[in-house]
Amino acid sequence: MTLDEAWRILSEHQFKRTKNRETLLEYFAAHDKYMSAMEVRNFMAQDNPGISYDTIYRNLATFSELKILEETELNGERHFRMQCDAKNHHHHFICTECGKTRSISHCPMEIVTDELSGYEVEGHKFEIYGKCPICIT
Amino acid sequence: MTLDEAWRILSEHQFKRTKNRETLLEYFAAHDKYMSAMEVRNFMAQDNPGISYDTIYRNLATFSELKILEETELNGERHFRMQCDAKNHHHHFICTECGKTRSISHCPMEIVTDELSGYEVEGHKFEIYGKCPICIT
DNA sequence: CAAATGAATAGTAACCGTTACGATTTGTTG
DNA sequence: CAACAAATCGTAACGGTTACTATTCATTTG
Repeated sequence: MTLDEAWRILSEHQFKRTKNRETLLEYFAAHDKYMSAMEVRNFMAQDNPGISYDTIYRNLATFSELKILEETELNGERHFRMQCDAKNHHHHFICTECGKTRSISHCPMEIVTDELSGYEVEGHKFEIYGKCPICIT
Repeated sequence: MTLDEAWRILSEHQFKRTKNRETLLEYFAAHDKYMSAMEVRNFMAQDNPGISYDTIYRNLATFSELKILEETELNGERHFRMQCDAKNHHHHFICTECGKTRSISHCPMEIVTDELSGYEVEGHKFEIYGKCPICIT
């Protein structure tokens, strides 16, 4: 997702254009990987040492709800990354070393749903963990 | 997994037979679903009000390492259930209402691995969330 | 363009699941 | 049954997250 798309979504929902949101979105646009809330906070604190936890977590939650960011839980911490491509449902290989991801086009749900008649499926999680080619060496 | 199997594994690894471990294992044997550490603790506190967090978490971790319990993270909390069947790799549908599970035989990794040449795959998570037939009604 | 107003943020403390640790008790082994 | 290591207790600390009030800021409107 581009910065322009993100701002379009935000303004469509009457969210204001603030310095914090600009810095946040630029940070995500420039880092193509999953990052923890704390990583984000540490970065934000560089030019704004007094930034509040409230600001970080509230904006991350907002962006996530608006599908500007993708969210997942790794080792008990929430991690976020810029939405890859809103149009296509997909899954991720996630590098446990650097956090970078690789999209997986195949979705296992197609095969599984008929195994679950009588059940109401609300969601699913399919993630692959390991080392990316760069981190192996 | 039966209680006998669990105790065999424990004694093979020189773990002692304590009252707490007996109560814990009986609880898991009697509840065929994922339960949080707190749920377990609350149950244990019924006949042993002074039971320590240390005891709960240490034993859950031990059981999990020995593959007596299966572990997953739901909504930021660790959940545990008795190991379904140690022999076969499988995945779960998990009811978000009652925690009960249904095994899914199909594993998506078979199809996906050749999409990931150059990557070192260490693990994966595939879980389906929703309502089971009983909780729908 | 200035005042009004509601959103956004700062500063800080509380919360909750989990982990840690010294002191004590318990299970097992010889 | 003595001795020793394992297990537990009681309690405090920890880390990520959430919550709250006062203040600041972005936008709207006269």
